Amino acid sequence: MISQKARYALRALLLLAARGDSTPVQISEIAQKEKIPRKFLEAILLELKKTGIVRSHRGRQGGYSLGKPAKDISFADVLRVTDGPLALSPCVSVMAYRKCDDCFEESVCAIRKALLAARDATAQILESRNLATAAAQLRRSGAL
Amino acid sequence: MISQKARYALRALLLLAARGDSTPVQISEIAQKEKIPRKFLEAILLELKKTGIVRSHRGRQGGYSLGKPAKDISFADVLRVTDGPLALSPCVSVMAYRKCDDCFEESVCAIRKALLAARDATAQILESRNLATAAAQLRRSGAL
DNA sequence: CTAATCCCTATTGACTTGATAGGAATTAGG
DNA sequence: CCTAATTCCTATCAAGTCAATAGGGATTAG
Repeated sequence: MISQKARYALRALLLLAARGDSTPVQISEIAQKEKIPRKFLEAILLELKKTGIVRSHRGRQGGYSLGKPAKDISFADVLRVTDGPLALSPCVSVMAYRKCDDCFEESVCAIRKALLAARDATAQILESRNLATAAAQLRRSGAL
Repeated sequence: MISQKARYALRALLLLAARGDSTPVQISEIAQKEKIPRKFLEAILLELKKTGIVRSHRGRQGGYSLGKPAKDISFADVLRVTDGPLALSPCVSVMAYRKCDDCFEESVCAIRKALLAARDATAQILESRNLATAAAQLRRSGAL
């Protein structure tokens, strides 16, 4: 299951992606429109900023906007920031590989083989879905 | 990431599947061979028993054996017992559906669409891999 | 200069995870 | 029938994670 943090992040980003222009939107506005606790959202956006997913503008009339084109921000990118690796085991993670603590011989592990296939399948989906495709879906559904 | 409990469960089950016969194996033997804390394994096997994945034999000369043919126990079955639903969100879970707490309109949710595709991809893999295919891989690798 | 805004660190309560403890219930074998 | 071996059950624990909150510092438009 993804965390609440991930949900909030995706909702906030989708709101930014849905606005055509790139003028900054304030935390409080996002929080209010998406019903996200203000201070929590603040922390989330800060993290997203560190990885370049959003850009911030400080001071009066400040706020947040996407850090790159919506089509270049995949669901996988966002989930990796909020929830860590997509993989079901560190030993099959591409972005954050680590040997399992008590692994006998990785190349022979039957559990690993299954988890690797699962990771590849999930990553393939979550890397192909991005904020642009998601926003387009919303527009098509008449939700915007 | 899967839990430590899931790892232990899979290892224990794989040990049972690898033995051709269905004579019961004692907790202590599994614990020792797979380096799993004995008491923790006890609790895990008990849970697996409740769902029919393993069968137990009490008293002297007791122990555990698979509750059904190895080919009928998928990785998905095991992970569902130890770690809950495979889905990344309750709203896309087939086995344990639940509406997201703050969902506006499910049919329009762009986040849901992506998570649904991800669930289908993962489930497709984890339901096709089972204890028999895994044990066969081990045999082929010469690990048995 | 000042008010609005993002930035940063710390803290909190509830829950989950991994593990341990102790003993009750059951059963094979003598 | 007795006993030793085994599973079954409940309770407990420490450490970690999650979701949220608090307070104030840094920055900037007007």
